[in-house]
Amino acid sequence: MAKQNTVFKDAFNRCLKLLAETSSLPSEPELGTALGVSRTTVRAILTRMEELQLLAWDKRAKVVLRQPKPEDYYPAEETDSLSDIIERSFMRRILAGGAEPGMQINELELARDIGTGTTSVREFLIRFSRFGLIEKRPNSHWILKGFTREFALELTEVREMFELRSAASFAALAPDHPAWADLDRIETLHHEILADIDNRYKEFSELDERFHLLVHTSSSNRFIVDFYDIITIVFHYHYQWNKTNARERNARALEEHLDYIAALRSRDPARIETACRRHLKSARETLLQSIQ
Amino acid sequence: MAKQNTVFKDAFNRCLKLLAETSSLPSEPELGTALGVSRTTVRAILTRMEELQLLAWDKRAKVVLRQPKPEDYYPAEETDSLSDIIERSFMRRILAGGAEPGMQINELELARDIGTGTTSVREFLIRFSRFGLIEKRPNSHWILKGFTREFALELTEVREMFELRSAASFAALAPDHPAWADLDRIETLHHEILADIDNRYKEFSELDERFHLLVHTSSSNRFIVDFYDIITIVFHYHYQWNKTNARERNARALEEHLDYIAALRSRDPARIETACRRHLKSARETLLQSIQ
DNA sequence: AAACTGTCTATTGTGGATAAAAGACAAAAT
DNA sequence: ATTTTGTCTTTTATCCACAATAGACAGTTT
Repeated sequence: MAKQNTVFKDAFNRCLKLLAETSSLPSEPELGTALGVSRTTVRAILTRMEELQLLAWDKRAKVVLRQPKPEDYYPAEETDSLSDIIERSFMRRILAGGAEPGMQINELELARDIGTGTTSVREFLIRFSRFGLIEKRPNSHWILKGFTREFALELTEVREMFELRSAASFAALAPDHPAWADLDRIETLHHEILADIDNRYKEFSELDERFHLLVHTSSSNRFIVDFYDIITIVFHYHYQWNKTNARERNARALEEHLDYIAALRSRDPARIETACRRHLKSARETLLQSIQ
Repeated sequence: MAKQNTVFKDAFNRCLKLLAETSSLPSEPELGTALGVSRTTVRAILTRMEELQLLAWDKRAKVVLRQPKPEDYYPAEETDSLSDIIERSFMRRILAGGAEPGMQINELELARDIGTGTTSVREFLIRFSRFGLIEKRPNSHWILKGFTREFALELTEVREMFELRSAASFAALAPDHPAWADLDRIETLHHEILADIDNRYKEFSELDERFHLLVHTSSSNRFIVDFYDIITIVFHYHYQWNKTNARERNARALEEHLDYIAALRSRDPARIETACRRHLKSARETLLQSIQ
């Protein structure tokens, strides 16, 4: 099959939720904007809803006939884009399955393993190569450089340089800059999670990403912001497969964040640098610990 | 045609030069190593040389029969890899041909223009996207972000951070580290070019790349070294299409380099920082001037 | 007049096919 | 005992085809 209709299926599922909340759906362009898809896909969704007797559709009239049932939804496995599937599958192989540095990566084998064409695997590897974990031998295989101690040290070195600079420029943002409001919301969430840490410590990972991305974004430098993608992917997969002491680690990091946030709000460069350094140091230690 | 045999043609041309210098060629594996290709390609080369009556080949005996003539070589256009062709073609479009920021980039149109398949163009764009000049809309076109003043400022900001740090770590290299010998050779070349600047100023661009790459490499950080690719490609194409005052600019940069090299050799952190900053500042100004 | 729908075209994402190139292995030569 | 060669298999680089998706335009509705 040439292309999976995952965009359609995913948008259809999201549209079912919209449908559950009203008695009639809006115009096609409006739905397209709401779902982030083209009118072509919107019309495919409406057609399908008509088939399922969910909707009476005649030109502008889109009357909801009944509430969606669980079986109306497409299963979650079918809504993942191919590149997500490849990414997960690849990360599992190299992070979870003890892959040795120096190992060869074979496009064809990977594609057969995942059950997909070589083109998609190849494109994934090219995109992924910017993370510095693999390297291409032209006309030949890829080499896995490995999630090693050196990798973590190099990554955190750059991260610290970038974040210190971003934090400094955060303090220089105008008082009415929207980032301050974002910071407020993030701080509130920190307090909420800390108050119920035993049950909610798992929410830290996502909040951590949101906070640091906000700081990096204030650098207004695309290279700094883009670099944060590497941090994100490393920490994302890393947290998934290393859950020792997660509760304590996350509680400590949340406290450090609060200190860091207070420093940002003080706009005092020295205080910001101290708080930022302290947090980055412990983040680095956490990462290094889990590697060996 | 599935794949162009540019590897073969390029290696064949290089092998002709080896052949011109001896009366018999070495073993197949040895030739493979010398040319950086596999034995399969070496054997294709030997076969072709036999056809052209350049070589009498029987197992280990590879006796040179005559000197290569100009018409024995494959034309230079046929030895460029497809990705190089796409890169050049694309860079000409976006740097030379006044491409507006925000412009859409169309894979199919680009492919037709260059006379190649869409897959190769697509892979090029994915690889190229890490340079921050283009951005993908999923399921849709690419957007050209443009070689703008902001781009140059963001690029140089990171460059300066990275180079200052690399220069500092350069001073910390052991006295017998090979980088010091490389630095000597580079310094000598600077003096040679300066002594005959009117004729040789065009050699600066390549020397500049070599010098800064050497400095960046001493950081031992793959992210810092990889980032230098962006600098390289920007300056490479930039110099090609902006030749105003090249002689004066290059002479000045060479002097700055010599000062910078002397500072590195002094191992005095403060002096290194001063020299490095001064040179980076003027490099930034040169780049910015040429943008507007 | 502005927004919406019907219809049609163009482009992207992905699998499959194929020549070029890499590389494995055993037999042969030094 | 290495190294080299002959032969064969596997993988990569590239083109092409086609379904999914985006997007353009004219006619229709409010």
